[in-house]
Amino acid sequence: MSSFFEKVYHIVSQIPRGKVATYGQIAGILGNPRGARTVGWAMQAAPEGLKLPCHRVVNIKGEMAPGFIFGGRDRQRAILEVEGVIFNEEGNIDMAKSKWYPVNLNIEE
DNA sequence: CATTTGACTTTGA
DNA sequence: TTCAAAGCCAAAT
Repeated sequence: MSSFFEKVYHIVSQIPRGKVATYGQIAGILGNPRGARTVGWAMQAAPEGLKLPCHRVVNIKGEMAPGFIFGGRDRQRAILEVEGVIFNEEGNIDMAKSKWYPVNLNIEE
């Protein structure tokens, strides 16, 4: 526990269906507003065994790594769309409606 | 122990 | 307002 990764995994796993969180926001919850990169780092090392909804974790632009995801941003968009996430005309996530607001997070330190 | 990298963010022009 | 470059944190090598 205590590790940045652990917290990231925990928070990501707490993301409700139909909502998405940004790296910067998660990083801010962890106490590092500038550690957005580290969040992505955790995702990179995120074991599939945790079933982390990494597709619900996107950057501030509403996009994510096209080459590191299941098969492309189009694929992810379909998944998020099914999850209930709202998309805009630009093909990006509507952060104004689908952004996740963390409330009760049990982060073990 | 020091250096590089990385699924980002913010600031500058 | 849009495009481009620098910066910061933590883990991996």
